[in-house]
Amino acid sequence: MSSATITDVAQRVGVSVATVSRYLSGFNVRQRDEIENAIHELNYRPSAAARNLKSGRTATVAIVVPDISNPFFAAIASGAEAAAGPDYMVLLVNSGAVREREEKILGQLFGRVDGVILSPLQEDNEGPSFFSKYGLPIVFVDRITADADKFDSVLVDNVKGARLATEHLIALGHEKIAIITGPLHTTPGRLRAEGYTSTLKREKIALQKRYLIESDFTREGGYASMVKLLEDPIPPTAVITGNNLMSIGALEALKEKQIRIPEDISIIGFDDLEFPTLIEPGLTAIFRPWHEQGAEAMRALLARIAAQAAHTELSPQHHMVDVHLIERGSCAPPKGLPARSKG
Amino acid sequence: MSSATITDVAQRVGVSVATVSRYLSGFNVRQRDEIENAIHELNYRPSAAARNLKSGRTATVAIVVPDISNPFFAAIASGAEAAAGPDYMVLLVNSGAVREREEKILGQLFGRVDGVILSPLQEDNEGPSFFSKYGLPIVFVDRITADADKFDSVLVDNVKGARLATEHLIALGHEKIAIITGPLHTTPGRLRAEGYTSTLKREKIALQKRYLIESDFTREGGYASMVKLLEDPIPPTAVITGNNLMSIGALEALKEKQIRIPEDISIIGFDDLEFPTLIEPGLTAIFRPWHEQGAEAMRALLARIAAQAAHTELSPQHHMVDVHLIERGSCAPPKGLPARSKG
DNA sequence: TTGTAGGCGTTATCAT
DNA sequence: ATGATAACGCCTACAA
Repeated sequence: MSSATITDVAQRVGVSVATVSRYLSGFNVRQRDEIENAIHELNYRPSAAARNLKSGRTATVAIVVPDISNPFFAAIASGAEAAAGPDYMVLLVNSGAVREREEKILGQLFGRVDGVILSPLQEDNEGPSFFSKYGLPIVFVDRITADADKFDSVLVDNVKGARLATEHLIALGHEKIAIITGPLHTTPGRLRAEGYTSTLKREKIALQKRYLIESDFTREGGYASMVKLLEDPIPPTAVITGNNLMSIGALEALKEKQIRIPEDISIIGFDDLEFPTLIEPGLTAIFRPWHEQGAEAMRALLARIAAQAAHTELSPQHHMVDVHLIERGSCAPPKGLPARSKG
Repeated sequence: MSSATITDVAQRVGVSVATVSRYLSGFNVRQRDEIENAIHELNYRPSAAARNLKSGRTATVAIVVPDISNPFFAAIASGAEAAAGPDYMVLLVNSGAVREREEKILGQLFGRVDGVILSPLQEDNEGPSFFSKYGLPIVFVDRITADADKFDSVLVDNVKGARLATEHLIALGHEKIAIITGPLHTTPGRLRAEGYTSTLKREKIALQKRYLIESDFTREGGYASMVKLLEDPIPPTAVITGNNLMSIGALEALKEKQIRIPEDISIIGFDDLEFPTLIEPGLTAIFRPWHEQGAEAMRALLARIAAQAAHTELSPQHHMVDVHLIERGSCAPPKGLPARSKG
């Protein structure tokens, strides 16, 4: 039987439910042993739903991400979990990068969690303040919405990362530099593109629109984008890939076309790969601490929850993790790709 | 304000809570527009906790896995989610491969979910039937406990997979075959080792105990185990790695020691890598459909939940997904590794 | 169609 | 230290 209640336990022992409840809360009770036995024999488990309802607290937080299969988000979750400590259960929920699912999930989470860490799908939500509807503490991680200033956030320095990558390639002598970035309505997609374009501008290199490819953060998108770049009449001599999955897709495309790295083309990834030493040559990449970014988000969320519980005003906190460039073997001075024959 | 209740809405409109409740359930109500407005203005969200408590149903299922950073479990989750359909919210919870956390999580989940898909940490739980305590529907995926026959399960044919790998190496002429397997108290760790030993026995190859290494399914474990094998006075000419992460660790060790694959050593992985084409040579591997295995688990769970709701007896269902060998470039006939000088 | 009221399982506030 | 009892927010007969 699954449904023994606190009442059943109380009756079996011959005490009131209050006493059992006290025992459960760690108070000292005379018949503690009998109660313990009864709980064991009846397989009694406190109903979390009832507890939530009564106490208002859930001892649970959720992390809502667009793609759980992306190792980046898995690492974010992992870091957040490590920072949550034993008092909180951490739930991971996948929105599948579907806008309406994300909204539905947030609604369903309401009342079952004390707070949410969220990587929202888009920056421009309908209405000025979509997320304000949810009265629960929210911390944005990696991505923000239009009303981001009203919420805590833990971002990465996207502009700097893209700048470092672009500068590195320029320093090597590249001018035909392309970027495969994520959707421009997402924070990392937009800001990484911005870091790229602003650096080109500062270095007096004309921006070629066809070198700025808006893709979708997926491996397939990275593959297709790289193929497209290679089919250009004047293909780039260097490419920046806008996230880990697109780096992999792009590398797969290059391998398939038997284009040598870095002899034929240089490539640099935003976000390091998980197993960087296994591929040859190693991918030069913009590194940031995934795990730590998740941990920071959790700390921010717990602070926010504590503030709310104490009815304390706490202005939105905006954190940013730093990036740096890791040089491996995927970049070299340009030699130019042989002009491609059509088809 | 976060805490508008159904009562607030009812009062504002001037109807009873029952009417609002009916509106929420989709019934036709006279003042539907007014109610809708009030809900919007008050930012009212139904409390999931209260609903759960009342109805007993949660429209939620959880997947509890030992390591969310392992792409295999991410894929299981992804597949399960795809099979869950829009009516269920799917929660992912990470036990972090810590026994007591797993138990705590299961306890906390009780009353907040309609069922659980679980990859338990160990086969031998204390007491004959540890999980029977939890009255909620459980489906085991990839791993089982001692009382597995009482529960639904979706496993992979571990023995066959290990046999295929071992046979493949034997057919190439290898006799000094090692295996790096997972903990023997886990299902895949134990059964993959069994498939290996039984095949050796059938093929009349003496089992060398030092060639059977019990590791821990982690990248670090795979690395250390491979290092250990290489330090053996008579190192194996072929190695089977017991999961994806250990394959990566083992490959990293080989790369670091500059041992050539397959010239110096053959290697074959249980479970394919995610990006098999990027590493050179490609890893010959035992393939199984991760995503489909997760989907199958979800279907089993939903069936179990439905049966419970209908008070129908449903004997435990045991499913098994098939495996096959994918040949790439990491295996060749043995030439023997040069005898290693100590240190 | 609508309102009233009881109860889901707990916790917390009273007395005792 | 213990017991009765009133919420928590919602749903659902039962009546009207």
